[in-house]
Amino acid sequence: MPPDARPRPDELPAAPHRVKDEIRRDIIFGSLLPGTRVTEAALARKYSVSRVPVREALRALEAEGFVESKPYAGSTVSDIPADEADDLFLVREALESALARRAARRSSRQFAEDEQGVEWRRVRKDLALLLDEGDTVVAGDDLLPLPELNIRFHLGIAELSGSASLMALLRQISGKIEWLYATDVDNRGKQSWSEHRLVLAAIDAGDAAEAERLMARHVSRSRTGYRGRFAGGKVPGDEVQETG
Amino acid sequence: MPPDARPRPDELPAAPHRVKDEIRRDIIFGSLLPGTRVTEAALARKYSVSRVPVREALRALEAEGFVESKPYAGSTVSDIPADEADDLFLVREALESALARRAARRSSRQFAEDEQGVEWRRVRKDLALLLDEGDTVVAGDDLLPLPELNIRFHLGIAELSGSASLMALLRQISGKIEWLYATDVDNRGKQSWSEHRLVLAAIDAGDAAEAERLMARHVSRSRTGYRGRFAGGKVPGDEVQETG
DNA sequence: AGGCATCTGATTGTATTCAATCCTGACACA
DNA sequence: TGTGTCAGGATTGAATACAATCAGATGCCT
Repeated sequence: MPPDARPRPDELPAAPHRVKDEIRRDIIFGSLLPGTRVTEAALARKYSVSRVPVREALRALEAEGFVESKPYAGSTVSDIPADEADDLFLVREALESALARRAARRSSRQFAEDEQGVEWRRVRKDLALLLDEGDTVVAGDDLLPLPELNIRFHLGIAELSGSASLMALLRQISGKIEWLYATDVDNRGKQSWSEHRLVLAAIDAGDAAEAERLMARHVSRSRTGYRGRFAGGKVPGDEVQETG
Repeated sequence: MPPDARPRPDELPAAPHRVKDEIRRDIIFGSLLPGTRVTEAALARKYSVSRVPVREALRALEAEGFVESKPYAGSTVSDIPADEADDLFLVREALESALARRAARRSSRQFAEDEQGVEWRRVRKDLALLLDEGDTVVAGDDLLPLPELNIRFHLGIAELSGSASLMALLRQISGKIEWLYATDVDNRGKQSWSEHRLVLAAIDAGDAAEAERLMARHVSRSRTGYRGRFAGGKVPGDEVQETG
């Protein structure tokens, strides 16, 4: 399995990984604006490590497309791919449809006792908890944690699919999508979240075609919702300059 | 300012990038088999650098999905995503269709003299050379360099599209696709290569819809070709979605 | 003999250190 | 005043050194 998908309490041993996630989070949630030049020394101080793990994190983020680096010129935060939003959603639709279909098909075969089976059930259980957690959030007033839960749900489905390569792609795309959303609250959140249960039900039922259809619709609605909200070039990337 | 920026001999300054490309090449072309445990010291010796650039390269390759790492446990080469091949092609089809469409749309707007224009023309010229080079290869007996040229063509189209995020996705996917192909020679090569000119012509004409359609057909044919060649029966999801 | 603790070798994680390069600003000169 | 040149500091690139951790072998105890 790819890097720890679980909130394992590996406090100490996973320094460069932790730094990478922290930096990415800072980029997505606006603490580091596009175009910002990030120096290794500053990041090292910020996260209380030396420059070596910072450099490794920056290389990984470069591969993920969040920063750009040139030799001896340092790294800068990439631009928010606002004008690529629609196409990102289209790719995501194809990708997540395939993932849902695979997850359903995998679910229909019973993994009774082999090792993959216990892994599958563990992820499946986490997803159930995640859905409940999301319901609680949706019922409340503060929708802030919803985007994070949303990503975790979709990554969970990807994990159920058992496809490492496709899951790596989703991780990359969903990061970008969340980046696009980060300047705004997902006001389709409530309805969007309820659709998750439908998808998961189809997967549990082993109905591959239905799972694929529901997931495609779910993502497609997100896309049209995004277009409606940020219509006509008024995309979040345009107005990030307000604070210095 | 003088129009010619001297093509810098970036031999020396780009060490970790070079190592990364080398390792990936070794993985794709079988010198490093899936499951192989790769130690940093050995790679450092092999490429005549210290462990630091090797570690950075491994982190980037981990983000790209070619190796898997666990803290203190080292890195191993990932499995070839053979059973995910069909879905990878489907995602690639959505992705490259969007890229071709964007490239055509961008071509139709004239980039007369601004800076992006010269970049665009440079890439466009490289693509012309690339097509000729591929024709020469196709005319000969040794088709070995064709897969590499193929990837470079598709990445060139992505560059024309001007979409950094989508291009990063393509880089990741095309690596996997090439990995799948690496065990065999692409026997559809000749016909496949000729289709490239059609796509590029549509882009030059600024016909977005046609470029998208041709690219989709091109990738789709690759997909069916792959399925036919590699005993499609083993693919867990065999629903033929007949198009056109 | 079999199981378990421990020890040793190898490997990874990180910090420190030095060399190479770029960027900024000042300065001299036309 | 404008321009070209050149220091100096700042920053990245890379190597070495050392600490932390794991895996396998060894020997002891039951």
